[in-house]
Amino acid sequence: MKIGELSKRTGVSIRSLRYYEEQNLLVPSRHDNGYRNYSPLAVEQVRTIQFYLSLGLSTEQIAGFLHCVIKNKEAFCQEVLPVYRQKLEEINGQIRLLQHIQSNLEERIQSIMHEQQAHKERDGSYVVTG
Amino acid sequence: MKIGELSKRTGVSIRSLRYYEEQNLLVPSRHDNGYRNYSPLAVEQVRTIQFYLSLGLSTEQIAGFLHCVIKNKEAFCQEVLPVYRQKLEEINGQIRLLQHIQSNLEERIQSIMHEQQAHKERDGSYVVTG
DNA sequence: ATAAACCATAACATTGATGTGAGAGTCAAG
DNA sequence: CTTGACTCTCACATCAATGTTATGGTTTAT
Repeated sequence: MKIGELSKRTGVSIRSLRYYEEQNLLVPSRHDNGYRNYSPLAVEQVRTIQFYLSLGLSTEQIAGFLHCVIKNKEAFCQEVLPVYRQKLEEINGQIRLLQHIQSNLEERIQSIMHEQQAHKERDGSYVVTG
Repeated sequence: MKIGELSKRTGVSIRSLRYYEEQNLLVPSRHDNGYRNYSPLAVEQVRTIQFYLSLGLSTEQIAGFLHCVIKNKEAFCQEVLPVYRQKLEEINGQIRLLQHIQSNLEERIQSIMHEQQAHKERDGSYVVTG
């Protein structure tokens, strides 16, 4: 099938499909006229690539084990586990950082609201509640 | 004080200080020779900017309320609270996404290890523990 | 006066997947 | 044969703060 059809079937843009080829994730054969010729299996392979991308893996990381995953069960690709573990560490670090920022922001918000409240009460303004 | 001294006192690179000026976060006066002339207060202002950046706010967002924060207490800058709340929403969304990826990864890792274990047991290989 | 240290502006590089557009070849239907 | 819908490659744009380098003026110390 040609690139347009694969794009429609998977929802992945033509631009991205060409990029996957450039990154050696999905290299189709070519028609005599130079058009890309994707096998029907490509649909599933694109979905696989999208799944790994959604885990935050880079195309380079994916390229490191995709050839194996396509042929075998994921569990028997030695390359996969360390990549997963490294990514998990990374994700955990990012979560910690975001949670740190999160509590900082919550603290600032609380602090502002308390100060505003105190200000109103000092001024004797009406406090509208409920 | 000149830019080099401010850079040393705050630990922020000269490049970044010039960028802050470009973004209207901290605009110093100039000496006759064109050199930037920072007031002593700039040290504290740079620290303030860095704090907001560490919360993940963009220079544009910071520029939106910094003029106010410098003059008043943060609590009385109307612009601050909505920016904080918006950023908090954003952070919460990012945390949720990362946690989703996190459990996905943990699931994949568990699945792989179970499959490998089952494989070993089927093959009667020695299982080295402890 | 000369060298070292400092300052200025300007512009390009980084990151990574994807958008976008130019210029040109191919193919099917009318 | 022409029009429209595909396709090709190449290359620049995006985001955002910061690094880096080039080129040249200024100040300070020797």
